[in-house]
Amino acid sequence: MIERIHLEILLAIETHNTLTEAAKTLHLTQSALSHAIKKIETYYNVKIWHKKGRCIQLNQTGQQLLKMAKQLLPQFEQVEANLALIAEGKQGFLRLGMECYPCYQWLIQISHHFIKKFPQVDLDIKQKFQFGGIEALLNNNIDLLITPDPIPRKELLTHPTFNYELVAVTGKEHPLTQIKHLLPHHLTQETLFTYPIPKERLDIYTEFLIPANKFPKKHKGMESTELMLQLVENHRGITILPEWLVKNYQKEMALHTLKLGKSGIHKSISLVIREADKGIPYIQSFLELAKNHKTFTF
Amino acid sequence: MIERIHLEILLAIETHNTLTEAAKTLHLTQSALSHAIKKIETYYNVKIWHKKGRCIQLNQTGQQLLKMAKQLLPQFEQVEANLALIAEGKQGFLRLGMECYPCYQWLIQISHHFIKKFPQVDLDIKQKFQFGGIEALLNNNIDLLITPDPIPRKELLTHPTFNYELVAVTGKEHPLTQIKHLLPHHLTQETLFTYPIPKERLDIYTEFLIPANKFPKKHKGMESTELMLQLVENHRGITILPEWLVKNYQKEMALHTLKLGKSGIHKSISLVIREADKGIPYIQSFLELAKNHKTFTF
DNA sequence: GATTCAAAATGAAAAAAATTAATGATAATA
DNA sequence: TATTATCATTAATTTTTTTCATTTTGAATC
Repeated sequence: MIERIHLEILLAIETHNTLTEAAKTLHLTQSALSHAIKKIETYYNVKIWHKKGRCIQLNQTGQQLLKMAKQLLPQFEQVEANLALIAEGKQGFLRLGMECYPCYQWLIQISHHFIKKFPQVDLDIKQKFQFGGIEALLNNNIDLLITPDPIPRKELLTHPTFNYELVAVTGKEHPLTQIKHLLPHHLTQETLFTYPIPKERLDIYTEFLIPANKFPKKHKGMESTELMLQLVENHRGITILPEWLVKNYQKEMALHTLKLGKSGIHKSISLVIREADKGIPYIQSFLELAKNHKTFTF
Repeated sequence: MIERIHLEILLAIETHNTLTEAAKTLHLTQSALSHAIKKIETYYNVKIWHKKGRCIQLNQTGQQLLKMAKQLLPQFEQVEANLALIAEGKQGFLRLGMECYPCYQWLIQISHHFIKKFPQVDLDIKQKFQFGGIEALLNNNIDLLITPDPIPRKELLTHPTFNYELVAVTGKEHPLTQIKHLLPHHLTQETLFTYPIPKERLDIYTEFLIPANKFPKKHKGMESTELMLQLVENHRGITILPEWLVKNYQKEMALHTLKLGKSGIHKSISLVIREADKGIPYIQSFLELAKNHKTFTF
């Protein structure tokens, strides 16, 4: 079986032309190299080199092998360099799973810092999971899940990161600005804008509308927070967003917020990782960044 | 140091998920694999996998290594497949060196047969050598030299392949057609066409003109045999070529041949290889083909 | 929560491979 | 022709790898 060392030997022969010299650079002895290649020669029943005067000269076969060596060995070196980087926690990949649509901006900001701190780490953000984020985490499809619904499991670590309140958003001149707080029946004549996710994963349905069995006149899903808020500003409907997110837009847009019910709907976002990954420095670092990045301005 | 076996182990783990199964396919024991990877883990101070229930699961690092394994291992297999082919003499490369301009057509015909017989062999024809064909052969720049001037050396094997006579060629109506054989002084009023090689390597000079100290009125070098003979046919000059080569053109062209001197200039072409290569089947086969291809029609 | 089961990890012993050191052979060099 | 530099081969030694036997682990089942 051809091993890495055989290729190393051929490469060293190319530059030094003698076994003795080649052996020195490989920190082996002349005899060792002679044995190693002899083994290959007898195993495959080929000749690889021959003595030419005081030197070793590769024959055709040797040269073909050399060509392969030049192709393969740098790849080995890269693998090892990678391992060294991993060992100091510098390199790897971090696949973030998002189950919190409105957190996107917040995540982007954290990522910005993270990328700067770990330029060698491949960052990826995934938003669709076949069987939910927790499963994706357990199946190694993602490495870190950002979710409002962490399900405790012993092979997972959950880090509650911040609390926020979901509020209803209307335009400044909207009739609903007159009420103290929103009740389900207020929505029956309204158009509701949300992110495009199933109702059973929208808190406004699960915790507000469905219990009261009241529903909006119309419901429209859309991806863009900006567009959603522009429509709201122009009284084309209302939406439900984290309070901190709306605050950011209120500086420039005519938006009004309303508590959902008398005491409001309070949520919390958790970051979940696998227990097994808790020692990875850049994952620790990401958690740290997230914990400290509670200013939601952008 | 990462070795091939470590990558093999990771690949086997991917498909079998258990060490025990993976060990079977690698013809090793579960313990051996466990030890091998442990060694890498301690050497590089990384974790590669962890137990998950009854199975092994690769972590991020393991997956990165696996990715590399998938890239590297097929290349090893290719190297080995190559060696196997080489062992049965099927694959390799054959770099032909040509020091015999007029033999080109003959060579092309042999090559044609050779390529069919050894589709796996890379054939290349080289015609320029920094220090002559023999040196090129000794320096491993070519593998087989076709030359009229073989220099015997103990690390080389010379195969005389065929003899031929060099003749002067004139047009059918040329005044020189009247003479019995050409003498050096006949050329002093003629234009001589030859292949574009230095005079010291042209037999017409070294064996005919220089000894007599007579020279043609004009000497012009050109690559194309066809063009040369067309010019000769139209009495624009004369040329010197192997008799067998002229015969091929005489069917269609009005050409006349003359002996060079009373007894003619007789040459022989040899194929030279390195002693070390004499066992390579496709080289033997090339020599065989050349020996049997003495019909110079084309 | 104890028990069972299958598989991984571990450690010591055995086997295999690599290394060393010494010797012989060959070719270049003086 | 003697000398030097180099590779090949051999046998003894050391190191590494593999195996065997045992323990530990983690999940599944009772």
